[in-house]
Amino acid sequence: MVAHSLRARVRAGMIDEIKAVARRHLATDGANLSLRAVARDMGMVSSAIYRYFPSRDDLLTALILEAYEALGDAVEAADAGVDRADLRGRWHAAFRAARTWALANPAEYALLYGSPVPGYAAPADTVAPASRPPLTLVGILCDGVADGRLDPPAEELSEPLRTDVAELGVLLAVDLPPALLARGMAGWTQLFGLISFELFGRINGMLPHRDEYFDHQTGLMADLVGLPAA
Amino acid sequence: MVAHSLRARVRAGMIDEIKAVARRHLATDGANLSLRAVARDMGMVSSAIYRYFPSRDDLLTALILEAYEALGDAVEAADAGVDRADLRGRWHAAFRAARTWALANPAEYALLYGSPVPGYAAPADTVAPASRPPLTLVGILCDGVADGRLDPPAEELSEPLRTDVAELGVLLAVDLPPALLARGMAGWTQLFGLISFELFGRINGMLPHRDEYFDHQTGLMADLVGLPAA
DNA sequence: TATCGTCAAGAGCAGTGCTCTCGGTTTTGA
DNA sequence: TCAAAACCGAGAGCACTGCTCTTGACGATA
Repeated sequence: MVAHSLRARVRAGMIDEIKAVARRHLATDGANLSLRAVARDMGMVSSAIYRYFPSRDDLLTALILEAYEALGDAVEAADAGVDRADLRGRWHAAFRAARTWALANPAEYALLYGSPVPGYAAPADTVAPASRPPLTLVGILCDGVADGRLDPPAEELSEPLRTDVAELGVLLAVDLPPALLARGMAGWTQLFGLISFELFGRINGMLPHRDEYFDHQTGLMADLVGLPAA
Repeated sequence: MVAHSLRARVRAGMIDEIKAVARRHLATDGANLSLRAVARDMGMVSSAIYRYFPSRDDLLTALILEAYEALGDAVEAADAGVDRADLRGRWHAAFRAARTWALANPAEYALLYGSPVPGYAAPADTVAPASRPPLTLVGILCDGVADGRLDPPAEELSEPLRTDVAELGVLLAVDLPPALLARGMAGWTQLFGLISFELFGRINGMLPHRDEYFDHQTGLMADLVGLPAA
């Protein structure tokens, strides 16, 4: 038993080291991760990597899963760090946490929210961790509706869309008026649109004060979903 | 003259054919475009391609430029096809045109708005064509402010941001209250966030009626920038 | 102790971008 | 008109990639 767990332990250590080295390469060389380069950095031969990851895509998948978890942790922790009644503060904290994580890990963010890798299909395991940030946002809305602090929007969704959004609500296990859920999705879309624009260089050269710009746009979306001022 | 223009003409024809074949490969194989595969499809040897494009990145750049122009054409044409006074109709038309083009050309859209290719730096020629869609949107806002149909938002931007956005306004040669320009940028961000989410599979499995969803979110942003109803 | 699973190494295959050289054609200019 | 210059395609070759297979050694297990 001890012997077996010892071997298993060094194996787990190898896997961790490979992922760490790969993450380092990802940060410098971008998404085209070279297995051979990773192996070189570890003083190994490229074929030895295949003892631990059956293919390059599996290594990428492992990195993607970890990145989703890290982003989810960051967003949820930021939300949890604010007084539950301060809906707007929680909204801003969640937005900021996502951006901060993305700026600190641009290559991994690009892996998650950039163009999908051509031959690569995201496994189903990723959908749960990937939905943690949007779930955090709609959680804020749910809390607001529950204690009457947040008034749902006046408009009603017309028919084909209303049932779609309602079904999405039961899928996410949230109880929100469809019109409000749709506005929440606009906030979610805006969040990652903002980060992608900033990270992918679409606002290069303009807007030197990025933090202020991001916070202001965050506030616009907070208004859109109906969060009360302070 | 005739002789010279004859050779120049077959050269231009070759360049066009290479781009066409490359675009076809882009659609099937994604962003990792293979020069050798393109050459094979043309019955040529890979080195012959280098007579026309000094490197693979230059071929990619040519495709990117054409894609930007095509997208810009589509958006501007859609806007131009609506009665100038119908601000909301123009807004919706521009949004829809961008999405329609992206759905018809997913690989090229990913090239423009996906994660930047690692070793590749977008040349400066791309910034002008890339700004045509957002310029179309702010053009609608300008027209609305000019004829008094659109009331600027009540809020005022606080200081570091206000000058940033104002400078951006002069850069774009538009005369808008900074707060309104910021809201316009939110609409621009939302547009490409929506398209990216849809195209990159982030709303797979939910929302079967994508057109209705897109139109509704477009309307939310029209409200945000203050476009009058119909 | 003997056996079986695990491991790293190496050779090798097919593919990539890119460079260079070699003939042949076309255009140019005196 | 005819030589010089420019252009073009083919081919070989380099360094690199992901991946497969085989070989030999090590360590845990029964």
